[in-house]
Amino acid sequence: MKGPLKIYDTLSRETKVFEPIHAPFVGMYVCGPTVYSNAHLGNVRTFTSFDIVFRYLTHLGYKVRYVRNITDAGHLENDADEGEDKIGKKAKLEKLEPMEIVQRYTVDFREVMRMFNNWPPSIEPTATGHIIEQIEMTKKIIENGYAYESNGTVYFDVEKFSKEYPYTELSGRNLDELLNNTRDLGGQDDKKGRLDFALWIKAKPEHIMHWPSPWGEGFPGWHIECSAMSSKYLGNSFDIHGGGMDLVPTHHTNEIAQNLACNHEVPVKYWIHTNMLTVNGQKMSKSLGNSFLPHELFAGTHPLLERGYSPMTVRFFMLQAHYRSTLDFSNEALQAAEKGFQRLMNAVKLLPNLKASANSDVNIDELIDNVYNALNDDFNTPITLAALFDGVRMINSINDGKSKISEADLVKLRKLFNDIVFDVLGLMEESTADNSKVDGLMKMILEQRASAKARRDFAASDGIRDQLKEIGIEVKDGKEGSSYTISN
RNA sequence: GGUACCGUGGCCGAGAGGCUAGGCAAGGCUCUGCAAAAGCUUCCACAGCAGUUCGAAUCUGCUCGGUACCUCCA
Repeated sequence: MKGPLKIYDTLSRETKVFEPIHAPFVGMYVCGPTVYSNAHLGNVRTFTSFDIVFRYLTHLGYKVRYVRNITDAGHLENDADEGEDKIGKKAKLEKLEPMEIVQRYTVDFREVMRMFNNWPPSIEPTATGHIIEQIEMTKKIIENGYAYESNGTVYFDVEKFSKEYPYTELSGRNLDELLNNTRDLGGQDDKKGRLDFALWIKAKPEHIMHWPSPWGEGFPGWHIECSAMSSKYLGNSFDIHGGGMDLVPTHHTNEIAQNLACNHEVPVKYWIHTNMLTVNGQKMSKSLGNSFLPHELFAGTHPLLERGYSPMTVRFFMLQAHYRSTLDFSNEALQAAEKGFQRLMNAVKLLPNLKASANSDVNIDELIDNVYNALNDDFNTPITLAALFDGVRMINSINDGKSKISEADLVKLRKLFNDIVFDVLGLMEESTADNSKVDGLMKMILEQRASAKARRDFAASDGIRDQLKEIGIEVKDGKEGSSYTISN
């Protein structure tokens, strides 16, 4: 029934059948955030995409070790290997200790991840917690002849490396053109080649964050942290490495180079890259100033938003697009997602109350196949949702007494929705206030209204309905009595 | 400037040589005291031009438009 899982690998540019190196274990590394500011929605999309990967692999029975780092040092303001560490810069600006900055935004990031119902990774290592590993790796790369020290800074020798390995394999760029198009070094640089990047950077006097090393006081380059931490926790060769597409040409290209230069082993079997979230067709990014913070989205306080949207609405919205496509953000699209999400969840709520019949006139097995085939096709969540909406139609139809379902099929249908909607897609019920007291209270009110209706006192019954609607509670009359939903 | 990618109905988005998702919105019908919900139904789109083919949204070429990367970014 369930075909094999296939994953699109950015390096080979092919969709490949997923075969873990050491089944049933799976190692997955995803480049996490640099914690110098709040996580915006574009970041959320990436990590939500990988959350689906993590959840689905787990659902399939794999024992997944998911490592997602926190970059709390070493990330420069630009890639020129000079200038300031992002964390240090922010710390000076806000007159705080660097670790205060790190703490603040790490806490914020985790909180955001939790709100969107992303599972925490198995390991969340920090760059500052792995300085020794990064120094060791740098030493080994120097020993192997692919890096050199120059005035307290260690550079990776791209030219030498590219003679033995395809440096641009991941990005698909032409090496010669890269060499000619990279901007000028500005003269004072110590590197030999213009593509060379820093593994270790000498700290200038004004630098707040620095550590001792064989090359003097300094701090690690950005790319080395992921190489050091991924190989430490997942081995020199592991299954999945992911990140945003914008990391392909530089960060991931350099990561592969570092790993190969250090271990001479191909580090990653499947490279997964997620596409960007756009706003009016433009990439959402901090530098363009068009990024939304999650709390602005929930409260609807951003100028581009007409009103607020809940985390699960946004999650559903993201799942409606494939992770390798750009997704354009708009009020209309979000409103559509909100309605669609409600429709899905309403059907899920009907599931426990459905009555089984002697036989079925709905094809549950086909539905199950459609759902799994979609997920197995490179985590195609839009198709998965489309299939689930076929299920929604079935559920509604059965609920209306227009279709029948056997006991055995009903068990399967409930399991499918439970597994996929909650476990794999990570959607969840968002009840604003319907705890048991409210529920009891509503039951009383609806009974009052029912008796008014029985007396054909429609003025009274409609009055109750209208008043409830005004405070955000919508009453619906069904065959089995009235129900209500609370909206925001 | 170089290199990639993309252009699908009112909107968001799948698909990837013939069977033409899904959600939202809009119209009609059924149900209903009225609503709402639900069900059924209508709306048959693939930037333009040329070509390959029995057949193209899907392949090829060109044109136009857009985006990303090359510089920090998920």
